[in-house]
Amino acid sequence: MTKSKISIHEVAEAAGVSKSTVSRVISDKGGSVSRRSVLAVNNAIEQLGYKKNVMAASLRTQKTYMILVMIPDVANPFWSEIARAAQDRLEMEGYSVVIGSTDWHDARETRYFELARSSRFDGLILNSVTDDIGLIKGLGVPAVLIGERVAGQDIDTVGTDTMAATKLALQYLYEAGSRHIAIATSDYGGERYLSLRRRAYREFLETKGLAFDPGLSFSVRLSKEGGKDLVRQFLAIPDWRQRVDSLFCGNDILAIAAINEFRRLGVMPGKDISIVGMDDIPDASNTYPPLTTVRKPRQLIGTAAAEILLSRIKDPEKPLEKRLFPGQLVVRESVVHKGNK
Amino acid sequence: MTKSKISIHEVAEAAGVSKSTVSRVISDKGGSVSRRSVLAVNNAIEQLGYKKNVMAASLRTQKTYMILVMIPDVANPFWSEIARAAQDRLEMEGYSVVIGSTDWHDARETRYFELARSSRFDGLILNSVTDDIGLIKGLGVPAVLIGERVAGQDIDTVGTDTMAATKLALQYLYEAGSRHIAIATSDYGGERYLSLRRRAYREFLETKGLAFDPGLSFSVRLSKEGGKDLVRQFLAIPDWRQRVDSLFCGNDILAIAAINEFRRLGVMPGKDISIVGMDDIPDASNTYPPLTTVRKPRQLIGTAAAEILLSRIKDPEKPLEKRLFPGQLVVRESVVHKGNK
DNA sequence: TGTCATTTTGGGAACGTTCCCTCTCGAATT
DNA sequence: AATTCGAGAGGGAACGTTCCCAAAATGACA
Repeated sequence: MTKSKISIHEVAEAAGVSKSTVSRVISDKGGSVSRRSVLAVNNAIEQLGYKKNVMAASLRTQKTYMILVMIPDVANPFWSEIARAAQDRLEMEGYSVVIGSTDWHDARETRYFELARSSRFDGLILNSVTDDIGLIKGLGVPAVLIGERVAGQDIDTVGTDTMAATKLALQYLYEAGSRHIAIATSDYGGERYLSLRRRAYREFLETKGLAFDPGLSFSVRLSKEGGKDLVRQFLAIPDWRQRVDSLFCGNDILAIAAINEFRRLGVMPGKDISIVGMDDIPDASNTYPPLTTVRKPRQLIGTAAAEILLSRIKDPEKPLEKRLFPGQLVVRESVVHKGNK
Repeated sequence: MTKSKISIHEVAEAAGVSKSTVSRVISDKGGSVSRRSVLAVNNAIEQLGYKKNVMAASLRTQKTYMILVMIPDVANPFWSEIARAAQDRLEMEGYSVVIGSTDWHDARETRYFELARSSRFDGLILNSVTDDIGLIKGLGVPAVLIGERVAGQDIDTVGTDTMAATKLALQYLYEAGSRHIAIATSDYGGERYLSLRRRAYREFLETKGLAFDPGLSFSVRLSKEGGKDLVRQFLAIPDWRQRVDSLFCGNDILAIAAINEFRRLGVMPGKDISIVGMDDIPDASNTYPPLTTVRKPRQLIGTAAAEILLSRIKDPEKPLEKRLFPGQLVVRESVVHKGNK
């Protein structure tokens, strides 16, 4: 059996050279070594089935060539596509990427932080549940954050311009003739400040000279369950057909759940009520009716995160980088057009 | 600045003990050490902000406490939920889990294999694209396979009893009055053997004394695109309304795509045609109409995989384990009931 | 107070690499 | 023919732990 025992020493012996020479051959740093030696070493490696122990190498070099992408929910295409894009880019540079799914659990996040701290990864791309920047910086590992909640902070960041994206959606509803727009989103970060979506909503109403109706502002979790909740609350509005004609949802998961729940209860989205989501996840085109939404450029975000991380690894002292991408309206069929009614 | 330099030595010095004692304290192996020493060491650790270098420890102990879960598509809820279940179980035992997404690419898979081989992980749970068992065993890392394609092979495996699950679906269609059942699935592994779903289909027809019509057997990719393809081919069957009344799809992604495409083309699933899927992914309940399908017990599969891996790590010599779970019919609204017509 | 068992401690080797430094040897230059 | 040079090779320290073993401290008991 070719069991674990083969180290650089055995190879050196078999090839008739020193372990230093073997090291030169296998670590492609290219210290000068003769053709003869290279051949002999490669031969011995083949023969013995030698496999480099990366742990030992990492101990010496402090490089692992592994990157951790830590996201809240791998099952959400929004996150998994960002991860995939980042992975593509990072693998081009010789890094391997693994994904950590926190499932929105603090405990899991902590666990991954612990992992990251112990010098197992050369870098970190993450969307943090807790957003404790101090903690992240304390890890001693180059890190790039995804999402703009922490835009003001002292760390590399890439995300979408959520406020602009929100206004894009609202503007579309407005142009379709809607004047009583409801909003449903989560209130991340407690009451300390309004969520960006909500802030954009307020600003938008003001710009258009529309009144703000607190009864049309829903705070729910951005999940399937949140969608059911939302519809229940929504339909409980007295006289809702008079009072509200459209609904902006904080993300597509929520919007899709709402669409399905509305339909189940006999209210037809795209006909009785307008719904717009945000993200443009793949399922957005599978609903009935298909969901009009604002696409976030997942590909770009992932790639950008990877690139920023790479340059940060190369130069830890380089100036902070923050990149925000615009959203893009994707028109489908979940919005009523009043003009054409 | 508390920069990297703090090792076990510094701690030892600060605590006035030897590095051996420090080691005893931090590696919770519990060699006997006095209360006084424990206190002194913990104090010093706190003071200096010492953080254990796991690489070094791993080098010595050959344990990394990391597990790689390698799956083909992290965006497919089927896989991500298995991963999550496995993660839950493994974390209970002190392991950390990272996910590798191969996206069905051989190159990525190879990359992860390389990673696994270099003793970075204590174990591996995977669904392999290539199913090269020799390769996997050659990694020298305990591994558990997911899926039953390789059931005959020399490696721990857990999966669903796909043939039984398929028959469950077919039986349901049969009971609903369907006598002309089409099947659409992928033909993994070339022509060497029929896919399990297809084999179950043939057996089922035989049992019921139904004729096999090659024109009702579709080979497509189990993806959204595959679904569009499928519907195109399906509707091209001359006189299809006479010739076929139901369609079994190899997985839910395919079935959902087919539902949407059928509806788009004016054929109403659950009314003009029966459709049954397989997996029961979350979106199966979001389609219009909601999809009747056979649920695969993702939770159980993930947990079982984790447990088998754990015991394999503990005892590399223990006998091979293979576990197959039954599927479960989930009735929704995508099947026509001929009796009640 | 001495003996013995038991707990606690420390020194050093080991894990498998990389890296620094020195040394050799043959070729090129003078 | 003597000197210089550079490519190639080897020896050993270092990375930061754990583990083995022997030594020292403690305490129980006679």
